[in-house]
Amino acid sequence: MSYPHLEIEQKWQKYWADNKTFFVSDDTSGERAYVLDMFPYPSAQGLHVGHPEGYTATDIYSRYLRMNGVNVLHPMGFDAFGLPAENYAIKVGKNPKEVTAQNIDNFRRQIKSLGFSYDWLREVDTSSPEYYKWTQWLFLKFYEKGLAYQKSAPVNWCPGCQTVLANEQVVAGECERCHSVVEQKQMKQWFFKITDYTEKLLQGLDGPPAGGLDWPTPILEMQKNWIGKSEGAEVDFKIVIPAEAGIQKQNDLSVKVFTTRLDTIFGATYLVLAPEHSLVASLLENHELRITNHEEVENYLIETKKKTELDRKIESKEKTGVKLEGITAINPASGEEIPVFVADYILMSYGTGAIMAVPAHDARDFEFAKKFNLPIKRVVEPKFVLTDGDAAFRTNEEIIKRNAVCAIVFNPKNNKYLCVSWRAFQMHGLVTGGVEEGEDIVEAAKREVYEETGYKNVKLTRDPQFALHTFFYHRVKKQNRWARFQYLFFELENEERDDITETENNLHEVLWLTKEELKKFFSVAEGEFTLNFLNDPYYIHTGDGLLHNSGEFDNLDSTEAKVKIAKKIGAEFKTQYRLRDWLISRQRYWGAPIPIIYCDECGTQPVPEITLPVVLPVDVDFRPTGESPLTRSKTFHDVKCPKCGAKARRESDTMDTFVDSSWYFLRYCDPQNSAKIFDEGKVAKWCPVNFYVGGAEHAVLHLLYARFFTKVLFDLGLVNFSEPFLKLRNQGLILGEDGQKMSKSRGNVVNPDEIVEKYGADTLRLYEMFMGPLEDVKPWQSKSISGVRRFLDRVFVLVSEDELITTSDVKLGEIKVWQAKTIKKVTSDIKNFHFNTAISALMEYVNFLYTVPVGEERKLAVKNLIILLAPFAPHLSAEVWESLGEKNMVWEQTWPSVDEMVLKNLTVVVAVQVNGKLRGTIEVSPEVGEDEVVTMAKKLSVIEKYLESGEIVKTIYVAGRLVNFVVK
RNA sequence: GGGCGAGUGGCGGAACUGGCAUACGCGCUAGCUUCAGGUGCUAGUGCCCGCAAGGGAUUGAGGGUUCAACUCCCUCCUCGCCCACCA
Repeated sequence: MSYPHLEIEQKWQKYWADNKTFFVSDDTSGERAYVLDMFPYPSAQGLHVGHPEGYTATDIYSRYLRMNGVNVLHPMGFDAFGLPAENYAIKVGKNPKEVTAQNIDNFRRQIKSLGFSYDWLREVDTSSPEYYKWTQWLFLKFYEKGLAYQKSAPVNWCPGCQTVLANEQVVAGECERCHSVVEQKQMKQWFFKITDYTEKLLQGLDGPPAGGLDWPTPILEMQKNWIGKSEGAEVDFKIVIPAEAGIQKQNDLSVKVFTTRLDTIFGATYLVLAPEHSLVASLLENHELRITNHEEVENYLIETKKKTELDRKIESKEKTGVKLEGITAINPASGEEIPVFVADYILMSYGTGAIMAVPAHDARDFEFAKKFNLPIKRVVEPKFVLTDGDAAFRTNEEIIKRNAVCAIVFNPKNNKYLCVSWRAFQMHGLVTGGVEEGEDIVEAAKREVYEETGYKNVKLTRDPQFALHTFFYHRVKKQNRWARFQYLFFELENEERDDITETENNLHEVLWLTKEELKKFFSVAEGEFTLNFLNDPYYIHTGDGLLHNSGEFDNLDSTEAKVKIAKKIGAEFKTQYRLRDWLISRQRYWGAPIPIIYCDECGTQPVPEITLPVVLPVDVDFRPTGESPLTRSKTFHDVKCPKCGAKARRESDTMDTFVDSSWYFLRYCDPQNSAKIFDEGKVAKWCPVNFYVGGAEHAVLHLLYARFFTKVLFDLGLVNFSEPFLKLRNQGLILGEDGQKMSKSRGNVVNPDEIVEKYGADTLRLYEMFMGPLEDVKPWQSKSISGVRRFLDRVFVLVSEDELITTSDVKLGEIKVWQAKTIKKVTSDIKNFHFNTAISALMEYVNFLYTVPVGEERKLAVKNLIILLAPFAPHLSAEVWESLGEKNMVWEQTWPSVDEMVLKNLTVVVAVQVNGKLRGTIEVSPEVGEDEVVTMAKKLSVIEKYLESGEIVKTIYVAGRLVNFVVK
């Protein structure tokens, strides 16, 4: 039996449209909720099966809320401006406006065919003048506030197409169209000053426990990383020209560097400037100071300039750079004269565009130093404080400081390392020992090796200049110790060995172990460092620690040292952010024109508000030629200055489409308003958005920009909240049947229209929800769809009772239990967005109802089922509900509540385990106490068997769950 | 390179806060229905031993904590996503 889905679905979609069933009034009283989907970009390809995944989730939720008496704002619209429409229009030789209108019509048709309960009266289209008028209005507000400004910035320039490219259009450094090598070109661009809001944007990102946003943790993390706050200091390094260059020593030249590790400054052995750093250019120009290898430097600058960002990424493994010969810098902490380099691993856009390089404590600097053979000076040494056990450091006792050695003795004959295992304590490590007064450390190490292990001939192979500090209680000497262990590498020359003294022998055992064995052997925390050294002989420590080789700051903790060093050398603490201002200019046609006019007399003038919108002209040749297409429209371009009336020209760039989508959710509250961007009262009623669902690809850009806009609007007094989306959930990607991303070229794209045609909208909705958890990435499985469809058919049959279904068992008594259980499960699952398990609960309910004889009781249970199913499969539910002769519609029903009494008196099945293994079950009513349950459990024949062969050591009882006998 | 997440039957997945692993669905097997089946119904179905009753091993691998681990801790492997020279 297969129900006529096409007929039913069309019937109800028409009903909902004709009766404006889901249109929501602003004036209704009672509880409100705003449930929002990320509006789609109406592409020419039409709806993708990924779209309905999120839409179905919010639709189920919205319908559920309405059945609970909540007024729900659930709108839909189109993010219609953008490059793809423009490119597609160029390809098919039509105007983007025409193409977009077609695409929107197609999208709207497809979305409507799925029966979502949107309030279509509130639809917005960001490319309509009625909408972008207010996008432009917002630009003017930003401009007034100083939040929109112009500056010169590099853009991706394609010399072949003579146009600016978006980052996505640059593939491996080439233009995706004509494959010319993309260049960086400076152009004057408009920016939004999002950096004024960095700290405000950082607020709320700690998640709900910290009173922040209820968003997926990864998204919050990504936003935090994107903003990239790091606290550090700015330090001036003086530049000196050596006296022998025959020129006067200059004292006024200096370079400001930013560092988060001021504690490592004594290890700064060179300075690096970004290629774009102003000092590089001025040094090259200034013939007085002319650096001796200027040609080499100039060549390097030319080379780097050619590189696009992508090249830099690819080449990030191999560092390049060039030394500025003829000048040096002075390390303000150590007073040392250090060389200066130009290298493109330093970005002009971050910090000051210059760094002090500390190769001993930074991986990138280390790599560079190795390549250019620069000195590596270790100045921070790791610190360990033992806190557990007998050897725990005693904070209130006197501290005895000792110099010590740690000998890594390698036997090349068998690739093993010399170790000692202490007999009295659980301590396993390398040969270590104290350095006596006046003793050389190499001698000390050799002496310890001899004393502890008897080996006579070891030779020093390397001194890594590395040490670590351990704070512990010396159990043999009964002293509170601070030991500084210096690491030395030795090799065993031969196995000649004396017997060790009995005292030593009683203390520890001597072992030879492989690197693999060492991993398990080390008992001490420092073992980790030893292993690091064995894996990487040049191991550098990038963490905090105690200072060394740092003059008066030696032995200070990193944190303390930063403060003291800053004070001494006059460094200024500073916070840096990765976040940069938002470049909104696009040298493209299909976007909202920037409402600015340039006058030779009056300069940059905002378009007067009353003349908005600045309409996008239709009669434009929008094909890319090298300048913004709008400059070619005389009627658009040539304009009078709003201030002096003289001949002026319009800004011809358009805005980034992310500007349009940064405020659309506000417009839904008052979409028809032609006098204002929106009525503040209406927005206050509905906003902020309670639930927002969309793809994780918008984690940073859209969601960050929308938050930024909201905060600006808050400051402008237009909204009374500062976060737009209180709760956010991402839908996971739906992959093709082959487990790969759906794409036309792979031929694994599923067209929703075909599924709706063949199985119906309800089946598609239900299948997409049943596939798995909403947020998971999951592959499409055509075969599984039929299972969902079969379920709906079974519901249809159940209601129609056409096919009489009974079994021998009469299960009337169980109906109420099933009903209560199902209501409970489905309700909590919808609340938690666990739609897949809600559907499986409904399936179980239907399977159960099939075993119940036809009659009044069953009829009531079926009605209950239909109500629960209504948010998931609205068409079928509406149809069968009507067929039952009900007066009101199914979506008007009140969501059922759980009869807790029924569940309370249920008997429970208690698992009976022996030694944690399930051996049987007993069924008891909930009020039966522990003693009785245990007695019953013991009487089970399966259990008796086990109890006879042993003695019960312990009995674990978990009420309503299990009994576990621990038997010996 | 850094950050985040995930590994459970032939497949998609379920398991609340540490308490009966594999719900629900697909697929598969058998039977019935049907002129017929790429329909419907009924029963069975993770693996190994066993006719069965029953027993054993099992949630990527190895170890640990616990009466009890898919769940917590450590080490490793694999896959996915995001960021990527951010000083």
